Amino acid sequence: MNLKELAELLNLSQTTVSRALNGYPEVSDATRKRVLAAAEAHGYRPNMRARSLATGRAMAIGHVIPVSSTHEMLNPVFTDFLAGASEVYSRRGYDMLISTVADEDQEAAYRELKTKGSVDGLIVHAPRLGDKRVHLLNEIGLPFVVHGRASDAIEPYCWVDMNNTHAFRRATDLLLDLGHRRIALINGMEDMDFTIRRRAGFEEAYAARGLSPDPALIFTDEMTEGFGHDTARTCLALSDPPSAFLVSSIIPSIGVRRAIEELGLRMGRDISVITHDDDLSYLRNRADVPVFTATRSSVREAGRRSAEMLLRLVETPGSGPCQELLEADLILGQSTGPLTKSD
Amino acid sequence: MNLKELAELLNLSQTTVSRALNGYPEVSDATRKRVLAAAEAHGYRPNMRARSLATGRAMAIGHVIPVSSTHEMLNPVFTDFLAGASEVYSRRGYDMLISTVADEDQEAAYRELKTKGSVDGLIVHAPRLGDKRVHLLNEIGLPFVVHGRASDAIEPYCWVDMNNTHAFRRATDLLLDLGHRRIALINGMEDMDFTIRRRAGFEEAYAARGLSPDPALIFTDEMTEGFGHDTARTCLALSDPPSAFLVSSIIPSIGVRRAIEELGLRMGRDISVITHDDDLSYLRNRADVPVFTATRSSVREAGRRSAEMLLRLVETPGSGPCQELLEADLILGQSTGPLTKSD
DNA sequence: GAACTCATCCAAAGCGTTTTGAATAGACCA
DNA sequence: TGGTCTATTCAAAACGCTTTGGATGAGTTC
Repeated sequence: MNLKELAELLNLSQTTVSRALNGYPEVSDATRKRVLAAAEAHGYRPNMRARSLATGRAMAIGHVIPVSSTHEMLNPVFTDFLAGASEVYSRRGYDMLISTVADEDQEAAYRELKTKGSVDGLIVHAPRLGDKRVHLLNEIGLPFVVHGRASDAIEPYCWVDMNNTHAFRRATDLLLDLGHRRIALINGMEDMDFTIRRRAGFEEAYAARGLSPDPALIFTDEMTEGFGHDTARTCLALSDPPSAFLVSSIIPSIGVRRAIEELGLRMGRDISVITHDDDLSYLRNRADVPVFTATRSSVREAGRRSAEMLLRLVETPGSGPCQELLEADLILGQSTGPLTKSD
Repeated sequence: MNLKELAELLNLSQTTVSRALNGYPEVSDATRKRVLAAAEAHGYRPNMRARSLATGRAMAIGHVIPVSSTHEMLNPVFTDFLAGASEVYSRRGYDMLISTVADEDQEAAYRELKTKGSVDGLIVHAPRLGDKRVHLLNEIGLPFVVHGRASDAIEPYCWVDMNNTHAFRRATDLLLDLGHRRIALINGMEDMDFTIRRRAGFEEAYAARGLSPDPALIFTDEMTEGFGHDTARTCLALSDPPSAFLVSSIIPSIGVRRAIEELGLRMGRDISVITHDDDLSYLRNRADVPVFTATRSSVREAGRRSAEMLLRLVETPGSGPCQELLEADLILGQSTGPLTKSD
């Protein structure tokens, strides 16, 4: 059932039917009711492709996921972000289009998204140092919101980010307050913007006390459980092991915990751990006293906020570049305790 | 730059330019070269919406994710499935469209996907007992592949599934061989098809030895870390606790391990655990001797297979209903050992 | 040289919407 | 009565592509 058929059925023009359905005022109440009833009865749904072609709006938002051999963006954290964003999209009638793109053909992919016209805007994921996407997208003229920040971008742009620096500053402060001095930082991929900010917060806390962290205890890689485990094992085998770990995600933290327990140690007593906690729905760190002391900030909420900001941008173009900085809570759990002198 | 402009620029008709670009034979080599060069030079990309409208092909595959208040499909397992599928899509020029839909308006959503014409086919996720989607989609006439099986569907349909029953039969056999008799089954949501099959395999193994499992030791819920943990705690506090756990996913297994270790027990020595392992990229259970003894079957691979099957279906309609049953490997890890009599 | 092929190209008709620019008819006013 | 509004409706153009059904002219065949 398409518009033409529906119109013929009603003995009306396509124009009138279209206007009736889309809530335009120049249609009498009587015919509008008649049209709506008929549309409902015959299960008429406008064809999106035709509508898009006519209006120039795709009613879809793109999420481009860079994939490289070394790096896999489709992780559980990303999933929760998507879940949040998709709540907003579906409420507002938008679809979510995901395309994974090899790192090297990023530029072509973005240009294509624009000219192909399959999306009205997009979310930029995982900004890195020297990220060219902000510039590129501004040039292309496709509305976008960055999840995170592209620190070295010159031009203004929209973003939603967590206050990584502050969160990690506070977490480090807590560990230092507890007497820890040798703290290992298990961080994300080296050139990711959030990795850099978290490290900055970590170093800032040391610096504020006239101290400085041991660079040999700073590790960066993709945040898998295995990375957390292996790094912790390595650290704990050192002649001068760290007494605490600060970890960038709950996933490697699970690995850290595993390593600690393998060695017969107890988290919170023998070794302190603070993790960043994205509040993932399948890996919750919630209890009366949570397992991990954590800087918590829901990535799902970040997804919601990003999506809302983007839709605002898409629907009212020219609404200036806006930013949103989310603060993380510092949640006390069972995984931290005072430094126990072993000498 | 659209087709018309490009055609004018070349002093050719739109027809010829279109044919040249799409590789039709009735174009001379000379003009084809000229057209391709000009298209390249001016960065021409056909507008997908217009092309879709003309061809009737959307070049997109839909993934509908049912969401309910009680149940959250967007989990790490699902993410890995998507990662696999999206590899295939992007290689073949398809987009991936994700829409989350409230459980209650499933039917409307599927019908709409068809009439809106935004996808060429779709993947059905998380089939349940009494799932009406197979029937519905057959009626609607949208190509689809089910990830899993809709056991009570009468009509034929395409699916890609793991041999859940066999895998859990084998895992249970192993535990029984090791002397375990009281085995707790920590399973997925009750009405999920895979949950039912896994339970069937579990019971089958008992039955084959003239035994039967304790129904009080069978648990079903959403497979979060917390569920695994809490269930294991409950079990281990019983006066007659299980000596082994069979767990439906690595995520609750991490919780089970946590519970075991909280009690000062050791996995593999005091308590045996076998988990199903979807081989998630961020939660790998791989090492010389993996942490968990597991039935392993890559869900990412399942994603790839499903996507390939669906595209085949979309591109050559009428290619009969096909099925693919993947077998899981039974991988021996550190988490299993013989029953140690405590009396 | 007429008839027929074949290779190459084109104009125009779709695809299913929205939107523009008019047309129609009744109400209202002088 | 004639003229102006206003409310309602419509036919047709537009969106940017693919595809149908010719048209054209050169080459082949008898």
